[in-house]
Amino acid sequence: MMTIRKDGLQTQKKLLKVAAEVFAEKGYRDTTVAEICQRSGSNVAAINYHFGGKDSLYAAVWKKAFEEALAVYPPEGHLPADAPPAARLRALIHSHLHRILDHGRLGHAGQILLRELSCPTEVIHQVRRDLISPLQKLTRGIIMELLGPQASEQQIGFCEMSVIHQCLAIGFREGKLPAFLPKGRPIAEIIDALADHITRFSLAGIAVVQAKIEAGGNREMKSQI
Amino acid sequence: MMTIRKDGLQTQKKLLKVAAEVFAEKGYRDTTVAEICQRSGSNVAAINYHFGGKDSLYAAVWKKAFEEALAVYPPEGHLPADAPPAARLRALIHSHLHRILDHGRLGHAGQILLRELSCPTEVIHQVRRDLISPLQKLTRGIIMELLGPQASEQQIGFCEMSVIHQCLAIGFREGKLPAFLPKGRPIAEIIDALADHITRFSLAGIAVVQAKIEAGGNREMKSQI
Amino acid sequence: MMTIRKDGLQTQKKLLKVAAEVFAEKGYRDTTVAEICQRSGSNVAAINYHFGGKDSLYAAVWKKAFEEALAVYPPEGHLPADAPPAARLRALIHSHLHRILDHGRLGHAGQILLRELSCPTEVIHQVRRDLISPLQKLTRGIIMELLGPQASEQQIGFCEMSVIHQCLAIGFREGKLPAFLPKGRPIAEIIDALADHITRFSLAGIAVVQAKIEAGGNREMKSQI
Amino acid sequence: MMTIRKDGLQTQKKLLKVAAEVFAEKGYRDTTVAEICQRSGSNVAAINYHFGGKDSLYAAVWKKAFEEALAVYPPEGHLPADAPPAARLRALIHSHLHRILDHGRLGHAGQILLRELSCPTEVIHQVRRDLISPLQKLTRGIIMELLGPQASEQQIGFCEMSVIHQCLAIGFREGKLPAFLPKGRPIAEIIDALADHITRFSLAGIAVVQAKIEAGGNREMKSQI
DNA sequence: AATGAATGAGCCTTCATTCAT
DNA sequence: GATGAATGAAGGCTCATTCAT
Repeated sequence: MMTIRKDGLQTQKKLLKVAAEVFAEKGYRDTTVAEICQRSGSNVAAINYHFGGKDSLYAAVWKKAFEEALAVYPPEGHLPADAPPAARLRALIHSHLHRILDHGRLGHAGQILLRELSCPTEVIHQVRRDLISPLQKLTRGIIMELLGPQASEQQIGFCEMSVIHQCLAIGFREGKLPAFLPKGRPIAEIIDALADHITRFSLAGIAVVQAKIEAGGNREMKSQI
Repeated sequence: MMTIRKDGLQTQKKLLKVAAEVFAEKGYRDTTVAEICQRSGSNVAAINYHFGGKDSLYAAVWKKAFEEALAVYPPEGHLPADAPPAARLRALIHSHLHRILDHGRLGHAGQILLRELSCPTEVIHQVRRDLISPLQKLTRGIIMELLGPQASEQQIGFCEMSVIHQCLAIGFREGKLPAFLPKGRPIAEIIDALADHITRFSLAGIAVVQAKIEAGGNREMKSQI
Repeated sequence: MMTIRKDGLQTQKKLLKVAAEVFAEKGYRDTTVAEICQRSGSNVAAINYHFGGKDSLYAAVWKKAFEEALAVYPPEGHLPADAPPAARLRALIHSHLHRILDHGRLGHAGQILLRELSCPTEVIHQVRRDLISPLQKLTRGIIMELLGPQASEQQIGFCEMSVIHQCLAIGFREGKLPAFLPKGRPIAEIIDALADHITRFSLAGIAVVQAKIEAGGNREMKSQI
Repeated sequence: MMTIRKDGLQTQKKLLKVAAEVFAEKGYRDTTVAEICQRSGSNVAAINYHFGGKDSLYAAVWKKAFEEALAVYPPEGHLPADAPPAARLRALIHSHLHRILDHGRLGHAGQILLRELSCPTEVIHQVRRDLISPLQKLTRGIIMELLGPQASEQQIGFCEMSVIHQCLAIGFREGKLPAFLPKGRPIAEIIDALADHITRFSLAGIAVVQAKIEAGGNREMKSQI
């Protein structure tokens, strides 16, 4: 049977793109290689041929999605490294939200990331460490700056959690935005408003923790460790 | 094979309990009825006999888990309805965390809930609405009290999100607690510490939003709603 | 649990009645004991308890249906044994049709019979012989009378087939009567009309075979046997 | 296990052939895909791959069997359209019988057809209409010619039934020919003899109905139609 | 390089039957 | 006598993967 000999690289790219969509839509387990191939106009064997298997394809999709997300929205925006920590926190949050909500430009990085966080797949554990940890480190650094050198590990950890979780959990409802957000506005505007809120909210939270530290009462649970 | 002919209700309970564990551990898709039955010491057909199928079992597990969680940890603890909103917020957060983290007593309500939020299953959509909405309403009420009557829908929504997401996303990593938390302490103590932090952090965040409202600057994006 | 202790015999009868309905409706294989028991208001184990198994129940249903059919519509009606053969043929045909078409009074003898003829079940082979053979013998006898002593085995067989098949195949369409029959008339009237036609048609057919015999040409295929 | 990678079409054909045999032998419900695949030397998944499921395979088998039957034995044989109706009736009957009895050449068209008529399967209802109706129309046309323009709907219908039922019911006993037929003769010869009988028998039957019409007594049940 | 036919392990479900009560 | 919980064999189907071409 005569078949059109595509570029090979093109097939691979198409596969990767479609796979990102389907994985994001249905999750790893509910996605079938058959569907990906069909939607890509490829053969059922294409995935095994090009990627070696469903697992590897998933890893590839994930890696690519995350890297792209980082490329388009660098963790601290385009701020100079010596910008004030509050500004850098805002940039970080802003970039987080973009990754999670801006599907149009990023494929489905955010959704896949979110899914991974709550339903981790065996295959991805390593990738996860490699890519997420740096981000956490950045956040942590900024928070440490804000809390000052007296902060305990636990206090830093708590604040880090508070900030990151506010960003991550946004994507919970399959990308459907909460009802109280204005419909029909460009996504960038919504992200801006969200980032403003989370930054303001978090800075206040961090400030109150820091105030407590300054007050000298920093001994909570410490004696118990 | 020797089998004890139990009361039937006992088998059903065992099945429900084991199913909760396995579903929480592996998610709906990766859970096999075979494993549940095996771990329960029942026959493969037991699930279909008692529940009608994997789907219905899942729904049953979910419902039970959530109801139990609510029963053991009522949303506002045991506070009187006229307690100050800050105290009620603390109780609410505390109860949330209990539901999510206290596996020992609750089966796996928290994990299952969390999984559902990020990887929703068809079967569960209705239950989801029935059980989660009331909780959101409570949270919302408290936040409205704290922000005052001037607060916009959006401001209320944002604060609600900040609070709830800090609680929900805790359970992300399959129940493994973050490294910075002291190991070996009773879970109740850890939950207390977490609840303290989230409450303090959130009250500060809410306060800063409320301050902004009082300052009269409450016009953000309002014209567009 | 308190249960109403029925007569035992009553349960058995109900079971037999319902089973006849379901078997006739769905056939042996597609009928489940569960459905029969449910429709009978009995326990799943009732069939095994009262009849020993699905097989035996089926046999019992069949036997009863056929016997009832014979009781209500004796093969040759109520004609004296020395009535002219044409009249006895008419009575035979009439009784056949009744058994097959008159569901109201006979349970579903006809449908079950028909099903058995085309989709024979292992269990029933013996019963089949015991009950159907006598009927065939009767038909055969009448036809032999009509054809005269010169008739060959084959000619008798052919005519017998022609007559019986016209009656049996009536029930093909799940009891739905052909469109050309008048709707809304009592079934007895329709059966009368059908019996009239088949009798007239068959007598003519038999006559022409008999004429051929008389003409002396009775050697067809005989040399080949 | 060594497997020959055939053309795919070959496997499909084999599957279709074997399926026809098994379905004819055991009926839809009692046939297992496992058996079909085993007998075909294929994998259990082959049926789903090539046909989509047991249902579709059954439909395919049925369609093919019937079409082949029609192709090999055209309804009116190879008679010119203006042949006398008696000759065309004979050809029609002859072709019917061939379809039902000649397993060797036709797969199992006849048996499957017969089974369908008495134990209709959901899947097949449409196909049934498409393929059987034309045949009935042909038969009807010939009978109308023979009866003349005065014949009532009911008279036509009755005669049609008589003719067709004599042919169809032949196949009742799983293809085992009645005992009175000569054993060991080629099937074609037997079919010829049967066709001769049924034609002669039916022409006589039709003639007597037609005589009744001519005699002017054509009023039976007419007022009720 | 790429295809699509073929595979087999595994899953959920159905169902007649058994058994303790 | 009668129940309903429990069983296990079997069936149809899905799906990632392999293999010959």
